[in-house]
This record gives sequence, structure tokens and C-alpha cells, in this order.
Amino acid sequence: MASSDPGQRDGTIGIKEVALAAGVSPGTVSNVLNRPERVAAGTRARVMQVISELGFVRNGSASSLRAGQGKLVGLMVHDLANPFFTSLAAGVEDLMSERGYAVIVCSSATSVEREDRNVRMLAEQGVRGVLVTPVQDGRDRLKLLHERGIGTVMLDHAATRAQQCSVSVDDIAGGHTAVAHLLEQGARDIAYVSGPLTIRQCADRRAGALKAVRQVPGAALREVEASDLTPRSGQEAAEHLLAELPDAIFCANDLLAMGVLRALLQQGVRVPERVLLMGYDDIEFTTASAVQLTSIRQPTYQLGRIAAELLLEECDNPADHAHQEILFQPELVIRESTTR
Amino acid sequence: MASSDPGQRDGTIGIKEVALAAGVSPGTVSNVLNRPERVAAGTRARVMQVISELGFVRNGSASSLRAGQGKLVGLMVHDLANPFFTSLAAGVEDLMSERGYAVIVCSSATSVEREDRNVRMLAEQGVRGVLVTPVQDGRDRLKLLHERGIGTVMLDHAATRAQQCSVSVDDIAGGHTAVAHLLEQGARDIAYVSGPLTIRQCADRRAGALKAVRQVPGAALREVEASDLTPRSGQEAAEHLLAELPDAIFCANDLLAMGVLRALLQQGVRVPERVLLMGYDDIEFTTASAVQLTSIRQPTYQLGRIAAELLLEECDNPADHAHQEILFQPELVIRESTTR
DNA sequence: GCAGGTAAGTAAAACGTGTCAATCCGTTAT
DNA sequence: ATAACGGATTGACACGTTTTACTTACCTGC
Repeated sequence: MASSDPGQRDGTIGIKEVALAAGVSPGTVSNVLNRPERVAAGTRARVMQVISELGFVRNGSASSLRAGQGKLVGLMVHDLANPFFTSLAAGVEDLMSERGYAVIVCSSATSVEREDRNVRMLAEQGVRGVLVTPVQDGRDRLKLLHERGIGTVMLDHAATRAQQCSVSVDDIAGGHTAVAHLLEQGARDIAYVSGPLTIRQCADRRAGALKAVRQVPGAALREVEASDLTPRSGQEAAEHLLAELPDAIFCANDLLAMGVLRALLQQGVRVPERVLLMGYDDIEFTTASAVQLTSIRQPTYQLGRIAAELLLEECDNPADHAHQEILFQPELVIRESTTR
Repeated sequence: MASSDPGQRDGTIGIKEVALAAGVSPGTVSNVLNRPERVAAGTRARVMQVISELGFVRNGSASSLRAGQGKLVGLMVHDLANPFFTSLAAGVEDLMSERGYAVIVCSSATSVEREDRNVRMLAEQGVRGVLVTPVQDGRDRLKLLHERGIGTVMLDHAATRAQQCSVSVDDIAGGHTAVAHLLEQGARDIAYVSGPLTIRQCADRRAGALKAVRQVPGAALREVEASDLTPRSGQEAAEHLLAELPDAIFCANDLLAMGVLRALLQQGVRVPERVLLMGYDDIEFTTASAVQLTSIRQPTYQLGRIAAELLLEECDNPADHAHQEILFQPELVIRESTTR
């Protein structure tokens, strides 16, 4: 008798066991799960009841094998410890979670080998699409994905192929806004503390800054190029400015600005009384700085959400999906470091 | 003629197409992929050659359906925007990537509903194991995972069931080390600016601090409890201390310390000359603060790596796996905020 | 009362891989 | 020379779900 107990043999509960217990066929259970509108209300309720009683959990592997696509997407960023990317990742994760998707997060660590490995891994997992901040331009490392019909959305990077969405922030406008603000405050001798100009963001912000300066007669932009975007480099860069202080300093990033601020305060230079100071990114942690930092806020979290939404739209409707390049406008956040 | 072209019908290349092209059976191709040692060197080379020529990518869904387990693990944290968790996530991701695993990252946003949803989702995806910082104690929300034989490792939290690994940092020792350092510097009237004491970490650090104070005659600990662990709360908390300044202030976290520092400097209180100040966590971004902050460093990245390693060990060898509770010792990092 | 239509549910065939018993073939021991 | 052996390979089935074509029952309009 006990040996003929059905559905409890090995403890694993599948669609079949549910069907048996609910007195329907497996196909109907599948319909309840995937197209509930096609099954009568009564049956649907009974099946759902059994599902929760038995603690049935759908097998995602079987599901995506048969259906040809699952509920997974990939997210590949440069660095999981960088606040910019994590805020972005938070946006992506929130939206995907709302939509019932799981996110495989991976880091390329700005290494092309690792990027390739990740791309392969994502392809194997059969992800529905991938959000990516590519390591570098050049030959198309995402080819493998495109061949397999896996959609990609570029994050904080212009699209590299015609048929592709991208989401980024207008760094030229950001640089312009920043310097225009400094000019408005009366500054004329302005310094730009940049990161490496090979980084697109740094170069674009510089371009915007130059544009703003040219619009005001008598204004000039000095430049110092730091070797990376850290507080330490900012501090070193500031030393080049101590001999002849400018009216205002615009930094390519908040971390640089923190370093500059530290160098200035150590030398007894008062901010903002003697020098105005601006950062970029408006990272959360600068609120703790000795002088509250004026900055350019980028909607990183929103960036992630929008990009995620675009990706899903493309996945759900690959036929008539219009690829778009979304360009966010950054926002000026004024605090005490530029307020006399 | 063209109609009999095998293996190119629908453009999708599977194990069968590879087998055909290499002149072996699908079973052999599978063996090359999973147990290369069982197939002769010559055959193996030929198969691998064909695999790369045809651009074969294994179907992970089919693989894990048949094998009963895949190359996926889950990571669930409270908040993807918190540097503590992201540093930890970076450690997990690095190790998993080295071992060929993909990581599904999700955030519980300290909501039990979302935690439950994530648990279910991870179970559906058939993850091999899960690394988790649980939202709260009480009834076992991870039951679903354990029923299905999915291993879990607790992150920064003691194990809640006997058969479970956990990785955390000794917060009592950390609190003790911090305050012992302040005492050594000559402070006797010490204030502890805490977060909510319902948070285990805050309570443990307090316990350690008290222990240190009791060991030195004449020393005393005042306490202020902030409502959360942000710079803003730190600033508010500091105002309770301005009337009668202590010799030193120990904060439950660097963000609080940043707020306290700001409040002190605004009032013209010099750090460290008048008051010593200590934080906790040693987050990267405090290096940018006006006064470099002494702190207690937690090996967050290593924490992630070790936890990941434990999880894989448990997965690969569930039989004779000895569950362990690993307790890291935090490290004192002395900077100018406690150096006269 | 009957043809035609629709809604609800069923049965069975896939999806692409892993596994295991079975087979093949060349080598060694008797 | 034959039997026993062992390594290399094969063939076919199973994993749990989705999906398609099909059946059944019921309703509508003439």
C-alpha cells in the first residue's frame, strides 16, 4: 500500500504531482502558471491551492530549456566597489525584481579577458539580455551575445552598433553647468582638476567647461591632469595650484574634490571664502566632508532603472522595438563650497 | 543537396552537431566537457577543436536540468548601495568567477516580503547555495532552501541553525580595541555614539567598549544613541555632547563619525587636539575627510571570499563537510584623528 | 433539433544535456 | 590459440517543463 503512494516517492514535487493532487493534467497546471486566463476560475483556484499546500516550486532550468528563454538577465560593470556602479546596480536590481527577473551580476575588473569570460558565461546561462559598461571600444566583444539574439544595452556609454540601446548622462552639459555656476559666482580664474583625459567622461566634462569659459570675456581655464580619480590624486593635483591660487576649482569627480579640499584646508586656504570648489557625481559620502561640497548629480539609480526597462522592452518585443539612445541631463546641487 | 546539410538547419549548435562534425557520439562530447580524463587524448583534442570552430556554447538550462544542479549561486544582502555590502559582494563575485560560478545578486532592502520573494526566486533558479545576510531573526525564512537541500552561509551574522556555516567579524573585540586605543592615548571621559542598539553590531561594539573602560580605573563611558547610521544622525548626536565635551568619541560607524566630525569642526572644536575621534568600518571614502579618521578595519572583501569558499566546499562535499563559524578579528587603523 | 462555434482541458512530443549499462576492440595471461 | 580483461566509446533514456494538436462539452442562432 505504502509502496503505491504516488507523488511522494523521492520528495521532489513537480508539476505532475500537483496535477495528480488537483485532479487535472500537467498541461493545465502549466497553464495556470503561465497563462492563467486560459483556465477556468474554479480549476485555477484549486490548482493554486494545491500548489501552496504541496510547496511546489517551479524548476527554472526545465522551464527555460523548454520555453527557450528564462527569467535571467546579466549585468556587467567595471567595478563592484565603485559607488557609481553600485548605485546603478541597485536601480537595475530593483526594477528587475519588480518584474520577476533575477540578475546575474558580474564584474569585468576592466580586463578584456574577464569580460570575455563573463560574456561566455552569460551566454551559457541563457540570459534574456545583458546590461553592460564595456571595458573598451575596438572589436565587438559582445558579438557572441548578438549572434545568439541576446539583447544588450550600453550603460554610461554610447551605443557601439546601430541596433542597440544606450543610456548615459550628458557629461558635456554637466561640465558646462558646473563652470557656468562658478562664473556666475564671480570666478574668472578657474582650474579644472581632471582625471586621465583618455576616460571619456573626463574629456567630455572638460569640453563642457571650456565652452562655458569661452562664453564669458575675461574668464580662463587652467588645467591639471591627475593620474586617477582618487582623493590621493586630488591632493597631489592641488599642490600644483597652491603657488598661484585660482578663484575656483572644478574637479572631474567628487573623490578628487575631497582630496583637493583636504590639501586646501591643510594650507589654511578657506573654502569657499578664498576658493570656490566643485565636485562631480554627488556621491552620498561627501555629505560627511568638512565643507559641504557643491556637485553635479547624476541620476545613477534612475539610470539603472531606465536601462533595465529598455532591455526588457527589447526582449519582450524584439520585432518592432525602436532602439534609443537616452541621454540624461545632470543636475547642479549647490552647497556651501561655492556659496559665499 | 543543400537540404541534407546536417547541423546547420536552424543555426543553433548543440552537442549533437559537434558530435557529428567530430565523428563521435554525443555522449563522448559530453564526456569531453565534464570528465575529460575519461576520453582519449586524440579524441579530446579533435572534439575541442570542433567546439571552438563551430562556436558551440553549452546550454546551461539543459545541463542543470539533467545534472540536477548548475553553476549558479545566490547572494542576498540588505542594501546594494552600502559600501560594506558591495565590498563583500566584490569578494564573493571574484571567487565565484574564478571557480566558474555565476552569482545571482539580490537585495532584501531589509524587507521580509522581499527576502521571501528572493528566496523563492533563488530556489526556482536551482542555485547551488546561497550567501545571505538575514533581515531579522525569528522564524526560519530560509526553510524553503534547506528543505530543498540548498546550502546557506550566513554573512556577518551568527549561524541560526546548528548545521550551517557563518562568517562574521568580532564586533566585541572591535569595540574593545577601539576604546583601548583611546584610553592609551590618555582619554578617560569617553563617549560612544551608537546606532540603534537593536542592531547586533552596535550592541556588540558597545559591549566591547564597556569592557575596555572597566579595565581602567577612573575611565567612564557616556552614550548617545543615534536613530540610524548616517552622517546626518551623527551630526545631531554630536550636539548632545557639545555642552560638556568628552576627551574622546567612539562612533559605531564611519558615517556617524563623519557627521560628528563635521559638527565639531563647525563649532571650532579641534580634532584631535581637543577631542579624539574614532570611527568603525574604515570605509574607503573617509580618506577624503578633513581630518583623517582612525577606524577599525573589517576585512569585508576577504569576508566575502572566505564565505564563498565555505559555500562551495559545502556544496561539493555535503556529506563530510564540517560546518564552521568563522570569526574574523578586526584591525585598528590609526590616523590623525586620534594622534596628538 | 442541428450545424457551427467557443471555451476548457488533455495527451504526447519535444527542448539539449548527463548518465549508465552495454558494446567494441586491442592487449595480456594462461 | 583462447579467455579474460580493461580502456574507450556508444546508444538510449530521463530530467521537468511548455506547447501543439486534439477531444470533449457546452452554448448560440436558425
